[in-house]
Formats: sequence, C-alpha cells, structure tokens
Amino acid sequence: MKEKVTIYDISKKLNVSAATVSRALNNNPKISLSTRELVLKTAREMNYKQNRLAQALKSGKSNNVGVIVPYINRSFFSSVIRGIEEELTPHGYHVIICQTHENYEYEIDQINTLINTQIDGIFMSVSKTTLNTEHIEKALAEGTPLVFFDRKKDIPGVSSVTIDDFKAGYLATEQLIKQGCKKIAHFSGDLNLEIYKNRYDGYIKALEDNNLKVKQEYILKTNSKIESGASAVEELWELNEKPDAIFSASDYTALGAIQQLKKMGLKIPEDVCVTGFSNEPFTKYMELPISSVDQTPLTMGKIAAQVFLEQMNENQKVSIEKKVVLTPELIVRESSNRRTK
Amino acid sequence: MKEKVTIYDISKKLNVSAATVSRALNNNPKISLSTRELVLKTAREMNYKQNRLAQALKSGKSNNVGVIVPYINRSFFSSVIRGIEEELTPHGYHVIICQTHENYEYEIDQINTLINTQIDGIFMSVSKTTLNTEHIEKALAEGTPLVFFDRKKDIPGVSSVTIDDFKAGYLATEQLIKQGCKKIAHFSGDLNLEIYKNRYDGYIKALEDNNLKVKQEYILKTNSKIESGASAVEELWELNEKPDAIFSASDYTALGAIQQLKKMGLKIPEDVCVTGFSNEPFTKYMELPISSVDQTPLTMGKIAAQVFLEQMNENQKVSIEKKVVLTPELIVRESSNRRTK
DNA sequence: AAATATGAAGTAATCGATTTCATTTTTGAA
DNA sequence: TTCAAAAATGAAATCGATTACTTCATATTT
Repeated sequence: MKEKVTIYDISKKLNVSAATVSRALNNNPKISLSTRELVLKTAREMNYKQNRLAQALKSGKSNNVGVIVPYINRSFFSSVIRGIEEELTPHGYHVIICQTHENYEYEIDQINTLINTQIDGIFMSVSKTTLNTEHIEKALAEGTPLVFFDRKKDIPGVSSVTIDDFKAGYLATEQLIKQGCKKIAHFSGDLNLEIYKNRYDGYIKALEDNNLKVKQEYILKTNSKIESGASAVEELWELNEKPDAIFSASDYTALGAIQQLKKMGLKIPEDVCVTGFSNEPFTKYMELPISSVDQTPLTMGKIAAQVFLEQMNENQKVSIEKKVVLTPELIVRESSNRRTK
Repeated sequence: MKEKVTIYDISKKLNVSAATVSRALNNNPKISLSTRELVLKTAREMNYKQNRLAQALKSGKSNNVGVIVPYINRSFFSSVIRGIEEELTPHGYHVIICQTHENYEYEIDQINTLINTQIDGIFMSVSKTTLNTEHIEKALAEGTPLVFFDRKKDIPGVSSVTIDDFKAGYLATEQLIKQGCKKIAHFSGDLNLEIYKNRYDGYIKALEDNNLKVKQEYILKTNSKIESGASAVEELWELNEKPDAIFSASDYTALGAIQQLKKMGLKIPEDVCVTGFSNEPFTKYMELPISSVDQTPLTMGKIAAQVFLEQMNENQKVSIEKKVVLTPELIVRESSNRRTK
C-alpha cells in the first residue's frame, strides 16, 4: 500500500511551490511552458493522482449527483439510470444511487444523506407512498438542483422529464378501438399518482372521442402484480357484459390477465385484445407478444441529465423550470393485433 | 439559496471553539453534558448539516464505494447492485455506479476516476473484452480494496463472490439427462471467460458421469443474442443426428432456440428439452416457461458487500483473500420438464 | 541608463471538520 | 484550605488543492 502522492510531494521534489504545481496541472496560463512540462512529466513519473475530494471541498463542487428511485433493479429505472450515467460521465460526473423501496421515510433519509455528501444535484422518481413534499422543498431551499423523472411532484421552479401518459393512455385505447373493440376495460394503478391518473384520463378521453360509453365497472384498480391482473379478469367476467379488450396500466397485470383469460378458454386477440404498459422486456419475448407502451427510459435519463447540465451552466440567479414531456411509443404486438391473424 | 452552516457558525454563536462543537457533534467523551446538549440543540436550530466532504478529506475515508459493471440495466447486474446498496447503506456508504459497455478502455477509465474520487472500495464484474489485469493490479497497488463478483480474474489476495458455474452446468445437464435426453447440445459463450468455461466443464462432466459421448459438433459458441440461438439451432439441425436437448449458457440464446425449434415444428419439451442460464425475468413469464439457472444476484451483492465490510474491519496489515462461491439454483420449468405433460 | 511593463513564481489563506497538545477550570482528597 | 488529579476547553495543525495577492527578475520603452 503506497503512500499517496500529493502536489506537495511534487513541489518538494522539484523545489517549486505547490501553487506552481497546481497551476501546471490545471493548465493555468500563468506559468512557463518549461516548468509546466517538467511538472507534468514528474507528476506522471511519481504516479500522481488528483484528490478529487480536496478539490471538491475547495471548489464546493463534488461532481457527484444522486439518483433516487424506488428500486434500481426494475427494468425501467435501471434504464433511466443508465441514460443519466451515459450522459453525465463525459462531463466528469459520477452517479450515486439510492433506493427508497417505495417508502417515504427512506426517501427522506436518502435525500438528506445525499445533501450531506455534497452532491451537485438530485434526480428522483418519487415513491408511491410519498404524499407531501416537505423533504424535497427543504433540499431545494438549500440550493440543491433537482430534476424529477417519470414520477414527479408539482413544485414551482422544479424541472421534470416525464412521458405524456395521457397521450399514452389515449393511443393505447384508440388502437384497441380500431381493432373493433367496443367494451374496453381499464386496469389502473393508484390514481393519486399523476402517471396513473393521466393514463386513466387518456383512456376516458379516447372512449368519449369515439362515442363509447364509460362504464365504471370496467375500471379496476390493480397493484402491478400478476395475480392482481388475474383476479381482475375474474371479477370482470362475472359481469353480464364481458369486455372485449383490456388496457392495463401495467405489463404485469396485463400478463396476469392474459394468463387468466387463456385459462378460461378465451382467445387473444380474437376474443379479447390486451395492451399493457412499460414495455417490460418480457412483453416482447412471449410466444404471444404483448402490446405495450414504451416509455423510452434511456432517452428519459439522457434528457434529465441534459436538463441538469443546462441548469448548472445557467446564471446561478435564474433557475428556469423546464418541463420536458416525452412522447410515448405504442408498440402494437399480437395481443392486440387482429390483422396479422 | 441559504448559506451553508458550518461548525464555525455554531462556535461563534455559542462563543466556544470549533473543537468543542466538533466534539459535541461526534459524541466525544471529553466534553461536558451541558455543552454537548447546548451544541446539539443549537445545531438543530441552525439547521446544521455535516459536510461529509470535509470529513472525508480529513479522515481519508469517503464512505463511497464504486461498482463497475458492463451495463447497469441488465437484470442480473442491477440486482447485484441492489444487493450491494441494501447491505452498505445501513453502514453509511453510498454506491457509485459505472458502466464499461463491455469495453476494456472504458473499464480502465472508470477504475481510474473512481480512485481519484477517493472511493473506499471497488466492486467489479469485468468486461468481456478485458484480457489483462494491469489496471486492476495498479488499483490494488494503491491500496484500494476490491471485490470481484460473478466475472472475476484470478489475482492473488483479491476476494471474489461468484456462483459455482461448474455445478450449475452439471446440474442443468444432469436434469436433461434425467428427462431421458441422450444427445445434449451446449450453447456456450466465450470460453476465455471463466464463467462460460466452468459451465462448459460442468456440462462435459455430467455427460461423462452418465456415459454419454461428448460430440464436438453439439457444442456451439453463441453470443447471448436471440438470433444467435436461432441460427445455432439451424446449424445443429443440419446434422444427421439431431440433438434431443439443449443446455444454453444464456437465456437469450435458449429463447432464440425455442423460437426456431417451434418454427421447425418441433415440440418442447417432448422432442427437445431446453434449459437456459441466468433466470432472466422473462423465462418465468413465458407461456412455455423456460428452465434456467438462478444466480441469486441479490444474495451475491449482499455477500460481496459483507466481504468488503469484513475487509474494512480487519487489521489493515492482513488482507485475507476470500473466495465465496454461491450455490446456483436450477429452476426446472416446462421447457425441460416432460413429467408434467 | 532609468523607468515601466510583463511574466513567472512564491506566500499564505481558504474550503469544513478533526485531533493533538496545551491550557484552564473543576473536583475531591488530604 | 491546599494541591494534585481529572475534566473541559481552546489553539493550531492537518487533510490536499486552489487562488488572490505579492515579489522578483527580466524585457521593453523612453
């Protein structure tokens, strides 16, 4: 375990001041070419590594950003993080990840320790159980730039990158209608969360625009689990008028629905069309590939990173709120496509 | 944007020295109960937040660790990271993530900037294109603790957490044999990578132990893509003696194989049994669920974190190499299970 | 040749927290 | 009441890098 080499070691060896070494290392113009090269060469020889911690303390910039998500091993979130990382790495930033486990208390903890760590910014997708935003506003009050992605809260002055969930719901429903479906059910998530509310609204609007009646008994709240989709189908099929399509706000409930429908002897997409949400990898790989809405997570991450970088370059005084809304991509696969059959 | 409160602000306000404030904040016994409580109370009132950067610089411990993986949005890697994060967060560590894109040059960059950032340790799964280990040994020479997971390199003194890929290959093959399969093909990855070599060796051993001949034309190198699995099947089915089972070292090639086999009118598992590797989420969700080997990534991450923590607690002098080998779990599903039919 | 401008390098303060060593205050025993 | 021991506190150095301010030597101008 070697001693770490500092600029003082270099300055001693060369009989110059640490300031000179620092200037040489930082391409400061106030230094002669010859000393600069000498310092650079010596630094290389001595295997000098800059201590970014010291630099960060001095400059007040750590070059670290924090990303707060419910779970990092969800396809959607890990892809967003990948996007953020790829966009920020070339700018010298590192990405610190935190999980909330969809837990409000954890979220508060994470946000606070991130601030202690002197991160330069926070990217976050709020937990489902987060109802108030005190902790976030406290972070903002300390002057920490924050960008929401996907699951946002409306706080004045805070930028966000989301997809147009309304449009997504609309497109998905409309496509089902175009397949000739007239009795379209909807599996929703928690309507307190903006994203689910918007998908729901899009569904309603598409029905209305096409003169289809909205039936409350066709709208069920599910919990993104496979079983939830299966039991929702059971519930629906007790109705007198069975649906002929399902637009699910989650791929997992869509999958559960499909499994249950098959078990009941129904044909997909002939008897019932099904569309999910998120474009989870598995939807593509099924023998009966499932239609879904792609949320372009990689792009979302990259754009969130860009919004952050812009904010960093702006005049510190003016922080402009930027709301980027990405266009979702409806991916029609066999589960809602009667034409190919 | 408020000014940040430091211990000096507190010390000024209370007319005590910064040393006293620091001691109070750190539960140092060399301080009277009354001043401690006064300081703590004032700190709370002034909304004091510890600057972990300054602390890190002073102590030489950043409480950050780096994780280097090919891509963070692969189910396996993101789950390992989740495990690491969950285990280390309670100990005050933060996890910084880096992607290599399976690129040797990136890997070098990432490892170097991590060291500059003064991380306390590195977790890594090496890139496929990484053949030599100079960059890693350089990091070790600087005294950075490093733990490999899954894809390791053999470097003396370095701990690792892997699964028993040999056993995994053996179990998977054996199960196929128990199904009555006698002509078992193997789709391997790059045999330069230890993990693929071990799976391959396990496959060979299982055949030998069961007096089945190893046929070179049954062993194909694939690249973890669906198409690669499909074309491998095409190649195999040009042979005079077609296989009656496939053990694939990747779930994706297994999927490609299944798709191709179906296209050719073959029945699974009746005509051909197929087993994949990694237990990718989709394998479970298929209409024909695919048998696979689970690598227990969450556990792997947690154990890697524990190994790191142990190393941190050890006498700095003695660094004990620890090689943890986890037992893989063969998950038998329909694609290789003839009994349920 | 004297005065001024220019460039190169050094000095010392700073970022915020911790810690060694020295000093002051308090406590308790004689 | 006195004095040593213990407890509480302060001063200042330190971690490593950056930078405003100074100093010094050389180059340029008159």
